[in-house]
Amino acid sequence: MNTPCYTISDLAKRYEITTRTIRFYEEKGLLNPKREGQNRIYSESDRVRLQLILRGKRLGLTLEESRDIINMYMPGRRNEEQLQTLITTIRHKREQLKEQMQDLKRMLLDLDEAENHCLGALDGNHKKTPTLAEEGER
Amino acid sequence: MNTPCYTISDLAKRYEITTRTIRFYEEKGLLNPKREGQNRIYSESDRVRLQLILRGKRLGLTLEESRDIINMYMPGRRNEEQLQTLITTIRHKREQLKEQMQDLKRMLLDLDEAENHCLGALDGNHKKTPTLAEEGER
DNA sequence: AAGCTGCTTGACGTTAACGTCAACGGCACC
DNA sequence: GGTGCCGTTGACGTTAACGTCAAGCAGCTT
Repeated sequence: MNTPCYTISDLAKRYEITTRTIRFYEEKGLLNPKREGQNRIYSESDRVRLQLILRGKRLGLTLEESRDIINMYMPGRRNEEQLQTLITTIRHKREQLKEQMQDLKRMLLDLDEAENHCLGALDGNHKKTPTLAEEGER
Repeated sequence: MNTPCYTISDLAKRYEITTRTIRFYEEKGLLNPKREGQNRIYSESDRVRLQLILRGKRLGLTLEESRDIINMYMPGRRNEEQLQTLITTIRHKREQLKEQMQDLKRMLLDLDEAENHCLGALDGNHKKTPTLAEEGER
């Protein structure tokens, strides 16, 4: 199979970020592309890594968290103990993400409610939509 | 109905943040509690607002975004035009959140895959689990 | 050879979201 | 009436995640 390659500005345009940002991620150890002389040259897997970083950002992860998660995806040679702790880390992260999913669903419900209030107010309808206010914990 | 009240450190303890943080949110216009002499006194609805801010943070929102969203929940008197643009804003935000939900689901799937790789590697099983790598856009 | 374009490495600036520290006010209580 | 304990308002410090120059090299085109 042929493996496509990218320059730094290829990726910058594709993901609508600056080259500075990409180099910054490299500084922080999230990427390390090959070099062609002086210039950076990005492989397909580098591109995927970058994509994962950006997804992490959209979810509010720090770069360090993203780096850790990406390293989970890309195992490399590990011994049994390392694999065990990795699995623990993965499961922990999954729990966090599930809580985040709950937050997201709640916020979507709140938006539904807010929209209904607006719509109700618009056609003078006062069908006593159940009020937000008293939420439980979290 | 009786309305419970809170001091600033009540809320700080409850949500495991510092009082400085709470005052900072006030500076930024996300809260404005009543005063009892010099001291801040938080109502139940202030507490809910704070809770919403923290949920926003967990989802990676900026304080400004949280403030905007909270203002969507708490309508106040508006005219028809304001209500219309508010509805538009709500719907837009909902789309964003749905995209975030997709990101979240994908990351959970990736974690599943990563865990399976680990488990496979642990009992020497090489059942050719489908590789991550080639993701589509986003 | 001159000029343009793209890439490189520094070095310093910036913003959001707080942390930290100082100096003060009011109270309970011993 | 001192001594903690909360609470207050500044003012300044800090960290993450970049932005913004500046200066320079490499290749190509005219």
